[in-house]
Amino acid sequence: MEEPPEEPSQSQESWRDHHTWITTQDILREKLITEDSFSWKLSSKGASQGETGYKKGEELRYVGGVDISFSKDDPSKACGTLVVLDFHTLQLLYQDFSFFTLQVPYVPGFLAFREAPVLQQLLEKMKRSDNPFYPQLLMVDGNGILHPRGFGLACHIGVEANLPTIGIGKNLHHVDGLTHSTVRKLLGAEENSSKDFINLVGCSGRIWGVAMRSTQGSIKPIFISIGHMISLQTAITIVQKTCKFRVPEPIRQADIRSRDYIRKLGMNGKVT
DNA sequence: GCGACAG
DNA sequence: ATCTTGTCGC
Repeated sequence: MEEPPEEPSQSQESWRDHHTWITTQDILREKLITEDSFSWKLSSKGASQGETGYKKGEELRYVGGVDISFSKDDPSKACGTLVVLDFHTLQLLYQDFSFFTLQVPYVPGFLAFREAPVLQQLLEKMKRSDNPFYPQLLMVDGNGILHPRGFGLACHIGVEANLPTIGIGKNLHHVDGLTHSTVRKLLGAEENSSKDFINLVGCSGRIWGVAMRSTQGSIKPIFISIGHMISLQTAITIVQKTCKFRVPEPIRQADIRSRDYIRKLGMNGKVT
């Protein structure tokens, strides 16, 4: 018998790890809830600002956003960030950071095993301390069910934290025949020219999410998919209401502040 | 077989 | 993800 040639640089990530990861995703996916499942509600148009008799906590108010940014010097150094914004005013209510060293490589389809642990820790820390701003909904920088096995980062965090989540992708993850050109064709189609979002229908007929022109006149869409305990329709509504720019504010703020945190640590190479 | 592939 | 300043335009 021949010895399988060793790949020194690959010794950390064998196909075995992927198999374990797939099993984990398959198991967690059984707990996924793909419809609205929360106690709050979206305030009805016009009655949102004033106190109209709703009990506190019944309306959506605390929207979280998570992101991770990396040091350009040392790609294994990163900063996980959690922010919470007021759904109506989009003002920052809470922010927390966690600087850490990455142990797991990025492998397409397995982003959660690299990024979910830190983000979950940030959520857990907030919950343990009974912070009144603990998010009622979390927006995640990465996909939900728009994923090879229908279980992206947003689903992963949602299930493990038992929290409603929405996945926001800035690039399309090719799944079920969906490609860059597919989307371009759909967005450019005559009958869709006036719509601000289109369903991402794969070859199988399944709807994986939507591509949305979040800002008027923006060419490059964002990709919205459900994470956990929320319907696509509700997810779309919430994203639209939180978009001042292309990327919804909770994600955008987490991104900006995360970068800023790393920069202020002097991890950007500039020593001037 | 080759290429594609969230962050 | 990260590499990158100014610049053209609403």
